[in-house]
Amino acid sequence: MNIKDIAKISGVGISTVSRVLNNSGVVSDTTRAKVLAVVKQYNYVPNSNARNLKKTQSNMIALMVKGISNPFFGNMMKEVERQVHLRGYPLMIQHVEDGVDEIAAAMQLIKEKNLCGIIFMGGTYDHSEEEFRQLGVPFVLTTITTLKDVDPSVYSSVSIDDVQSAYRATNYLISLGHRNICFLARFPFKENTIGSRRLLGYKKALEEHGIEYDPALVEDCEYAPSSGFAAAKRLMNKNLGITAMFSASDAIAIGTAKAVLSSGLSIPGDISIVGFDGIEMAEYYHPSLDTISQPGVEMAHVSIEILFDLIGGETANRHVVFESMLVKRGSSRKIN
Amino acid sequence: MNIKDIAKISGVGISTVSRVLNNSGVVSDTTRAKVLAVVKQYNYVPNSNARNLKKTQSNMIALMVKGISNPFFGNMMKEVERQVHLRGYPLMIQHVEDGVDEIAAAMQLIKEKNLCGIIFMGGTYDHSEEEFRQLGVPFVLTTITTLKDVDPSVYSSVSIDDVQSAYRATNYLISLGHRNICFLARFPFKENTIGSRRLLGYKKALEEHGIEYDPALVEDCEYAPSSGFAAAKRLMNKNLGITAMFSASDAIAIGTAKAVLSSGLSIPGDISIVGFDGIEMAEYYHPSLDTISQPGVEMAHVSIEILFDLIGGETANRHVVFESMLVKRGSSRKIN
DNA sequence: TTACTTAATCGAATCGTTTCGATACACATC
DNA sequence: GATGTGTATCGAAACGATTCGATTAAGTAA
Repeated sequence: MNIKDIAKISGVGISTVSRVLNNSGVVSDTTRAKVLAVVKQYNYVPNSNARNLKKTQSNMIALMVKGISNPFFGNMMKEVERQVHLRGYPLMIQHVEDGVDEIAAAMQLIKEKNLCGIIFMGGTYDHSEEEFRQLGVPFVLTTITTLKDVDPSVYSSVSIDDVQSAYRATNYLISLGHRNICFLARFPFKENTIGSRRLLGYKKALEEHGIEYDPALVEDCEYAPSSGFAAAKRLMNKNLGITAMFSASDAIAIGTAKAVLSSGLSIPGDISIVGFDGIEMAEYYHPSLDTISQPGVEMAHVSIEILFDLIGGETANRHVVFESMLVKRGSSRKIN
Repeated sequence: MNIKDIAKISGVGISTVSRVLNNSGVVSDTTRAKVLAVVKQYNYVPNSNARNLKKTQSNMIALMVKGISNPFFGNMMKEVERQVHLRGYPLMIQHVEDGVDEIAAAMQLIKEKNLCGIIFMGGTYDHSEEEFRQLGVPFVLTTITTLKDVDPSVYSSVSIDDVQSAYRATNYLISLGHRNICFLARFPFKENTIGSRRLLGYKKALEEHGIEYDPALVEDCEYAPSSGFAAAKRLMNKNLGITAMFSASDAIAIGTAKAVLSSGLSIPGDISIVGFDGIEMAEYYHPSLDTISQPGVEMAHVSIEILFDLIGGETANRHVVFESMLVKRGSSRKIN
């Protein structure tokens, strides 16, 4: 079943069928109805390969996501999917494996499939301005604030202020009297990661309060409970007198909480816990975990709005920074 | 940059370039090297729209997933992605929104994009044999055991035995002396859901031990902590003397655990908790939650193997049923 | 009547591949 | 020299859509 068959059966020309299907050009109401009836009867769906080939640009949007099993991204992905489909565009979710360069992967996809837009979710970006320029299609970076040595006019972004957010969390713990606060995050070799940016905020808060930064209090760990658990155990074994643990994700924080509780210590009696993200699982942990909450769904929503503005011809890139929120649920307490 | 340009620059014919790129037909070593050099120099990537159009079949695999934010599926998705890319095929992850018919959505995609294979993950399937037949491309259903009124030779599946697994969990609780065991799962209107199948196992265990089935002990709830929390609260307010809660997912179980603990009751002192899936977050809950663990990654792996066998020409559909495992971590206890 | 406008429709050309039948050349065989 | 057999290559014809210039019919103005 192709457009030719539909044209023949409906008794009209090929281009008329095309115009009916695309709502382009003029078609009389009777002809339109006739064609649509045949389309419906035969359950005809236009071949998108042919369509995209001719148009030299498809209407496919790609979502490149690093860390697809992260529940925080899960909710964002759902919203992206919903918004894109609402606009009648197909979405391709592409998982970028750890260690794979997301920009290079995107470049390949663009050439192969004539993408019309890309959302980058998670991942690390230490690429040159030239590399971003070469993409050649509208794109939005979510969950990353600023890129080093890249002119902001070259890309759009939707994020929270990671430095400021980590600063606020650390400040909060300090204000409760904590001095020995450890920090857990993922630090790959690349520079521009959320982990490294949150570390900056952590350091800034310490510095402002005259607390010396101790690298022994910082642990590298994956964004997963098991990894957080192991890292917290390592930290506790160092006997540094830690009274608070701040993690760069709730998944890590859950692991640290387990490490504390399973050692016979109490939260927040012995150790205070603060996470990051605002996932449901942390709220329903016992005790409920304090966290820096990100408005993930709204961020996804705005990312799509920006992307479609760009696709629609808007030339100015935009940068939206959302407010994160310190959510106090009782896993931190004031100490002497 | 298209194949014509590459041909011209390399000084060979169009079809020769095509043969080099597809490793089909004979090409002399010198010509091959010449062409590949040009391809590399210009960073040429063949247009997949044109390729798929000509071949009337693409090599795209689609993963249709319902419940994309479920961390259990997250890990399975990662494995599917890994395996598909390992074989050099592109993967398209398609989130199916709640209430959308996954088979109809797949049908659309097949016509549109000439898919060469589909993995269905999650979702409910009460479709007719005819509907599955009409798909016309190889496909594998994961996480569903058997389809009502559909000949098993029509589809492939990879799953655990949901009835048996729920039976085992319920049996375990009964063996610990529990009589008032509640069950929480999602029961949409469709019949063939994992929730309804697990309910069968739950009922079977009760029956075998002469415990009367009480519908008041069964609550409908989403696969999320918040929903499990609310459902558990509702159950507790009924004052039915519940001593154990069995949930059809760990996400729900985490919600029920929170409901118990935040009421001032203890786990497993007052109420025993058993979940389902085996996600990390449940292991790192405090206390660690007992669960029926599914080998998600292996299931994903085998699904892909079956799919590629079918794509490779294998005509016989297969049904693989994995063993689930009752994991005891201490959130259940023996009562009088 | 003629000229001009407008609305509705048509089909050829095109997008960038793959593939198949044809071709060209070298070398062996008779 | 005629014929046959590989080997390496070529280009035209699809695949199924969109689009643009051409065409037809009907209506309107002069």
